[in-house]
Amino acid sequence: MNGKKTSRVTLQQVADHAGVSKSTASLTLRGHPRIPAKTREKVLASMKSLGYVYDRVAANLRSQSSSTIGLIISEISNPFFSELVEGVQQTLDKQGYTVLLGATGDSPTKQETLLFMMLEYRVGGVIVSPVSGSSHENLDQLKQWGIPMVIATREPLQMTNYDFVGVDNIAGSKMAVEYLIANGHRRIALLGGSPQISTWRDRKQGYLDALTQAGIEIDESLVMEGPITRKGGIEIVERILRHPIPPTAALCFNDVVALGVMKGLKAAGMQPGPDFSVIGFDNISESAVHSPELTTVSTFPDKMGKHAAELLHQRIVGMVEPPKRIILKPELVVRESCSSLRL
Amino acid sequence: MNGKKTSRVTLQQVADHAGVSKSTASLTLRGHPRIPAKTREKVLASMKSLGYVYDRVAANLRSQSSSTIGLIISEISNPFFSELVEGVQQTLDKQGYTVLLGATGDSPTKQETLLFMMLEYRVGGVIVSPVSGSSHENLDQLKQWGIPMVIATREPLQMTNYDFVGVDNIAGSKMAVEYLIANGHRRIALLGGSPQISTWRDRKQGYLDALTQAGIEIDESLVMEGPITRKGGIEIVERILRHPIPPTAALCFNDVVALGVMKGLKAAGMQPGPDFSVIGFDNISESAVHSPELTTVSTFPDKMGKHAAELLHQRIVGMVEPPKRIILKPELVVRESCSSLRL
DNA sequence: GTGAAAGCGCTAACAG
DNA sequence: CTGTTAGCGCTTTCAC
Repeated sequence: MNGKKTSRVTLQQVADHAGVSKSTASLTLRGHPRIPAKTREKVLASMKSLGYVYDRVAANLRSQSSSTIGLIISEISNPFFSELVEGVQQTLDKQGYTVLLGATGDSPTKQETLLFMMLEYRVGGVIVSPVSGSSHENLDQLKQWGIPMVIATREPLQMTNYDFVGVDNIAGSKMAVEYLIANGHRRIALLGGSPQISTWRDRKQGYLDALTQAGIEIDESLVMEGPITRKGGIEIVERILRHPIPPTAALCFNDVVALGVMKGLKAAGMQPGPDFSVIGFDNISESAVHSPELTTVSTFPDKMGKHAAELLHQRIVGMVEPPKRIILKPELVVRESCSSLRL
Repeated sequence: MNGKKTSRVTLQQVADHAGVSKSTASLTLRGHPRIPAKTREKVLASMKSLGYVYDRVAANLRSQSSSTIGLIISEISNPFFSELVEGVQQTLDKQGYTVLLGATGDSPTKQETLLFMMLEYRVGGVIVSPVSGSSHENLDQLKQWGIPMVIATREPLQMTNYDFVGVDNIAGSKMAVEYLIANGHRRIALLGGSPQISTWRDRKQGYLDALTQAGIEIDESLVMEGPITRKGGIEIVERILRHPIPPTAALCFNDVVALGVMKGLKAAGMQPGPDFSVIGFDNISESAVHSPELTTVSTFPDKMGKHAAELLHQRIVGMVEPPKRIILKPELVVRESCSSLRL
């Protein structure tokens, strides 16, 4: 698993070539103010002519610091996460960090392994979107080592002493359901996901709140759990149609499920929108181009990534303040997949 | 940009605690066969009780090796690339490497910066999907330092002395166009992309080959370049419709463009499939669930990632063989977005 | 301002 | 089999 040896130009060689000492060369390298222009140029010239490349690994070791950060998500090819990764990347990049990426595939064991590996790599901090239902033991371990960490998206139970970036899922699903109610729907389903996921619990809460507030009786049989995949969405349609008193609209756990649901509806000869209203969650870029276009709740994964990165940076440079929580305000994006209930 | 100092348990401390020397501890750590079980257990127990964490950075420095590899792509949130990343990740992961991810956003400067940064991090190797139109100078530099590198997806001009993983773009677009021809189409457009991209040139070649072979005269006005985005696809529809003798079908540079084109067609009141056949390229997962489902040419990004990772691994562990080229065979996936030309 | 020396945490020779 | 010694390439006191 290890790479082969490579011989590099060392700082010592640069120093020799420039006729100065290693320390002077080192200071020059990092732009120390007290190095006179003349010396600096000499060193810089030597560096260039020898083809010197800075060895960050050695530097980090010696200075006991780190310029890499770890990013742990569950799946890269899920658009929600890839947009999150992009947000993190772009922000951290500006700040001179490099990111070590890891994907858990939603396996707690894998998450543990990754966390540990990040530790071994001396990362300066970690951004993690915890696997569904992961306890805090796992994460606490990192904290114990003094590694700054910010949790993104999902929040394990009882984890108030971490920085957290998320979205107000309760408000988001509430506004979605309120919109459906305002359009005449009374029997509204909640599709996909499961209670292990913190965001699911919140979204269910918002769903219940909206219904209760509108004086609509809760029918638990309309809350249908299922895998968070397109396939899960497709399959759940059957259950909807088999229901003794079928719903006329649904809020889906996320866009991926919603896209599946729409596909399932079409397969059953129904038209998403006119025949059955569906709302998604996240507003992944695909939602806008799908047909019909998906009505959804924006959760701004890229912004979440950006905020997570900024928070982590602050923590790394030493703010010892209490944990911060950044909760983004979701937005309802109304598109074609919803319509008023025909009476 | 640097992380704060953390104090860790060192191998020395473990050794002291176990009553052995540093070297014995080190050997134990890595499962050296000649360490008796008794000593090993003692050391392992000490490691556990002190909470020792291996410092890969220090180890890599000392052994002049590396267990990280760099992965450079243009954009993470492009499904094609995120699937590629996933393939690389999963494979390299098994082999004990950790990946340093970088996104160029298709900027040559950024690519150069990233390549250089990877160097500074002492990566054991690099997988790169070069920015469109990048010359080889940039990449040659890495090679000069003896860093194994494999090129994925796109291949800069005259780069035969690198490992390369790609797909047979010529064959892919040829089979797509042949399919359209077999369905009665004669005026077939090629939409999106531009000549700087090696894959575009190849796809155009296949397009021309198929037409020529069928005895259809080439009409260069049907080759319409444009940005490789959904928006680019949407906008290109106007140009199609304004054409004096409009095409009846199109091969798009990739699925993203094709999705845009279909959207544009619908906006213009046309039904993709019956009114205008469209074929994409890549077969990103979205293509299968879109409606209408997109006919496309599979290029298997995840497999490309897997092969690239394996190739890189081989090169890192020291095969000094001549550069290998792995060219995957594309597959045409026929779905709803195509139909026979009504005569 | 610049150099000499020490050392980050680990591995690799070489003794014993 | 295990300990001793010497660095990997860099940063960091502390003298000069």
